[in-house]
Amino acid sequence: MPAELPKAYDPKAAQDRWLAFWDARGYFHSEPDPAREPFAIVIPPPNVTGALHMGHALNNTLQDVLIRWRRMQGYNALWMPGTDHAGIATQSVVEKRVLTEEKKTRHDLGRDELVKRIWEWKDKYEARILGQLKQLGASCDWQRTRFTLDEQCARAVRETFFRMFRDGYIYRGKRLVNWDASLQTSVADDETYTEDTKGGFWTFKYPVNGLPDTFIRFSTTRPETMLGDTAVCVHPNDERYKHLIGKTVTIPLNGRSIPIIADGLLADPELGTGCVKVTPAHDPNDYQCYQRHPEIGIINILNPDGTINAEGGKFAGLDRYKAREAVVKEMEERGFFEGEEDRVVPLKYSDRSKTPIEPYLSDQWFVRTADRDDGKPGLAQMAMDAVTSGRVRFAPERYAKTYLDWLGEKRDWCISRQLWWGHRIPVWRKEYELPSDLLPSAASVFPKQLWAARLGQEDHQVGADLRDAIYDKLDARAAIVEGDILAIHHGDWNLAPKGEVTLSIGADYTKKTFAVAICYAGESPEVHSRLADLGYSQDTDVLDTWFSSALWPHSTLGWPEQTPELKYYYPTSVLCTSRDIITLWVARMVLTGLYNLGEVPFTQVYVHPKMLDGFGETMSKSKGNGLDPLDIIDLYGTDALRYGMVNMATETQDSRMPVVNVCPHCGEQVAVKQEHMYMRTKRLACPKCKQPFRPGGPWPADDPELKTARQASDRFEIGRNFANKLWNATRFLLMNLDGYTPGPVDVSQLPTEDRWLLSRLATTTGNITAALEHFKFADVAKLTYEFVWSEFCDWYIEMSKGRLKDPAARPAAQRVLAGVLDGILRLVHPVMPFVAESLWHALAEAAPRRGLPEPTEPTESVCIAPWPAYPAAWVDAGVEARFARMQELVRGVREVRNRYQVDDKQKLDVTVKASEAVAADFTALGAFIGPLAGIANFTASPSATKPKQAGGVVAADFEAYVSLAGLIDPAAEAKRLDKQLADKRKALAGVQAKLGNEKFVGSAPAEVVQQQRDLAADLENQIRTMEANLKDLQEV
RNA sequence: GGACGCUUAGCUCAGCGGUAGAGCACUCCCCUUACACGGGAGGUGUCACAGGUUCAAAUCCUGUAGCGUCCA
Repeated sequence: MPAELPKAYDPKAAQDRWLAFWDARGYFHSEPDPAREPFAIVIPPPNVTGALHMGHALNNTLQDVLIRWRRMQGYNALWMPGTDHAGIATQSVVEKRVLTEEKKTRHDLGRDELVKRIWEWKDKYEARILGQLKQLGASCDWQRTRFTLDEQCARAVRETFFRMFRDGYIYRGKRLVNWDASLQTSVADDETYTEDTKGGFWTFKYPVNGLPDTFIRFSTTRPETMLGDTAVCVHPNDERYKHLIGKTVTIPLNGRSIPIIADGLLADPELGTGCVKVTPAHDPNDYQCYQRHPEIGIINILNPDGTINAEGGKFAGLDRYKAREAVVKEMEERGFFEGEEDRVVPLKYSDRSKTPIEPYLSDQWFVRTADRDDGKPGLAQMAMDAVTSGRVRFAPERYAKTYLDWLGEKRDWCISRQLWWGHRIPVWRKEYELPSDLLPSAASVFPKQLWAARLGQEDHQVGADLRDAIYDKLDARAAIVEGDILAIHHGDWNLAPKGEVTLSIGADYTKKTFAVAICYAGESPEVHSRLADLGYSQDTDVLDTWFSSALWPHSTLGWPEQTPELKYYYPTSVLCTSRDIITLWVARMVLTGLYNLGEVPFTQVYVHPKMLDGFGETMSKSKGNGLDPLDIIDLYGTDALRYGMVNMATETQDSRMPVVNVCPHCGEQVAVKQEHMYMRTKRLACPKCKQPFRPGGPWPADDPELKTARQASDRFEIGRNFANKLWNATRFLLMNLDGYTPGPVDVSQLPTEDRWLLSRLATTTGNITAALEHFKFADVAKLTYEFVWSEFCDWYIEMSKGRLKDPAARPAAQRVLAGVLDGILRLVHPVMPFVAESLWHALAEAAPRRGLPEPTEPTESVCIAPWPAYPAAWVDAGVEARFARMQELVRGVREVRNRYQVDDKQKLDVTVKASEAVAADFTALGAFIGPLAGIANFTASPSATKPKQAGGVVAADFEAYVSLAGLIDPAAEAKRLDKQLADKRKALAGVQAKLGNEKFVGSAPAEVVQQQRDLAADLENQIRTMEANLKDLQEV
């Protein structure tokens, strides 16, 4: 006899035990095996600096459910884990630490030292987040863990950059960025915030050239940008200015003449004077206007530190705010100032330095995604075709639209970041002067500012053509310089392995220079030093983190090497993610997968909902409304967390999660109010024990004075309760397995209750499998819960209690119980692996051979047990209908008992009046009906009559009378019957109205009409019976 | 400003053409030898609003309002 299970499930003990067990057995490791079908998922790599949050818990639980399920189905399942280096987030965390701890900036440390510090940080926090994923039960192949900045990924990044550079997909260009003048770096949009700020609103006028006393008036919040104006703009239909379009004005500050242009998108005739100044280099809208009107030119007036540069003439060197005052003063002195008012303006700030952002024109690297005219495919179009052709499918389907709409804009992808932490751009550049007399001919050589040729491999001719063009067109000095470069091609560049060097030449006619850029995909230090000797220096920028994440599905499998893993697992099966990164990440993975391998990275994208707080807002660190999954694991257990996540993963809605604080002193749950968020509330008093505590939240550190509450949410109680229910159902079975013998089960020989249960098991198993196939996770949770709790526990186990006492019926009951529980544990395992594994082992000890229809030897772990599938023939609608009728009777009798508050211990006599067949069925089930409903004497026959003083149960095909001599209150019963009668009559009237409607009878499907007729007959019958019962009562 | 989604019981959510459902909370009765993280019973809804299609609309269409998210 195996040891009895404890009374309640202990999640912590199970987690510790099975994590170690699984790890030791290596179930989650996968090796390529052409004999088996692969099923692969790559993890969306979590950020190394972060801690696990609810979004991770959801995302990874769902992936684990899929992986565990497919593994059980016999697929060779690989879940590839890893983490992301998260460029700016990580660098900025480390920079902040260095600043607070050592009072040093990154410039004080230097690039190498800072990067070294970040690696140290990464090593520490990578371990933490991977550990948390393990806590979640994630069945990743941990041996294969990758990092987006590790050597394997770096190689893939350099190779991809090289190929795109070679093929002309990568170019260098200008872009307005959010410039943080204090940190002297650009920051991404999501690292800025907008705040209403007190500022000024100045109005000035520019004189129109050639028309004395004619001026154009405009207003601005940033007067210093006048130094960089290259046009003034009006609306093309604005009658006030129509006659001025095409003329020029003079900027009084520097005497520059700029055109008056018409642009309907920039100028709004209803706003202010209807005329705006255009400063393309320092305003996003103006920059767009410039792109529509490139002839106006673009002038950058700022230095990286926020001071005015040489373009500002006499204002050069002034800080931008000092320059603003000086500019206003001069305009006023010259008489072009028209007025100023105070105004509150929305101003963008850098989240990192809290200083105002300057829109700043800078050189950036881009991936061109648009269609090309040279016959090479456009990257965006390629990625779109993969989805429209169905090679990549979205679930839910509507997200394909998000993907296609975004890619359809075919915007170029800015891939450079002014950071030190990341993949450094593998390009070395040198700039040369372009002799002015050669400008016209140079323009014919470099018609599009971009020339690319691969050297050292198959494209010798292109390189030679280029060399010849340069020798022919440029003067001797330049040619010699070029000779150096072209020596790469001439063969004395032995250091560069074949296929690792490519070069481009770009000319900037305005600056009269040209630059040679060499891309080197290798990492030989000798090549690096040779480049340095020649005066070439590597680009200081790093690549956008998404550039390396985009390669994740193939870089983790070893690309560009043709590894066995790449051949076997690629394309992967499913990509699980949240909808906000469909554009940032999913689209780019498809794009690079197609470009690098000519094959999509995955065939299915599953987009899951987002977790919201109790007020319907996205959970985020900055709001402080997040919930720590580790708190949930601690309070409810990992199985409960996972069940909750799966249960919430519905197809349409995001899921709200009201959060409470758990008082650290007494455990009382204290609701979180919206005003507690953003870490505004630092102290709360427990309403129960009156002691103070700090609400839970993303606090940077512990408070030694005040205990911090942990957080909870009742949405995880259902999972905790469910795990415990399962535990106790197994516990019950183990207490009743004495004398168990394995044996085959012949369904046709089984009694009704067994056939009912097996019918339900077969149906449920099929439904769960189908739900998993369609990513309907919430359905998986609900179907499992319903079957286990309501059918297996509430009915079957209750009914088995009598049978287990009957020596004749006991063996079959034991086999069915053990066999069904075996199936349940398999079904539950993907969602709640810890409790499933615990019970699998417990059951294996008590019933080493079990299963349906034939007993089998259980696997040593439920992780590797085959996924169940039962014969379709087990599904028996007739048995289910008969069982439902019995349930109706039992519930009816219980209801009567409760209504009259009859003590549970008092057994009642029940008589059922029904047709011969129904009565016989009830009689056969009488042994169960008695205990379930607390009945002493039970009879069923067509001729049964209602005793005096009886409670009635009226159903469609039977009536039951519960003898209540001395217990009944006729008046109360009559009142109740009156109400029920009214309901039934109302329902009948509705049905009769339908049936009386010719159009309904004529147009509705025959079966629907028949159904309504049956319903009417039932209702009439029930009403007759109730009327009789009512009359009966009144006679008493 | 565009796109997508949501609005159903006090709360969190299913249902998506044929008499309104679950869990929690609530009320009543039970510590019945699997489980009080439990058992039994019960009440609870102009299915956001306004039109339309249909024999029939929570469910389909149009519009309105509020909320959320993404992209500008």
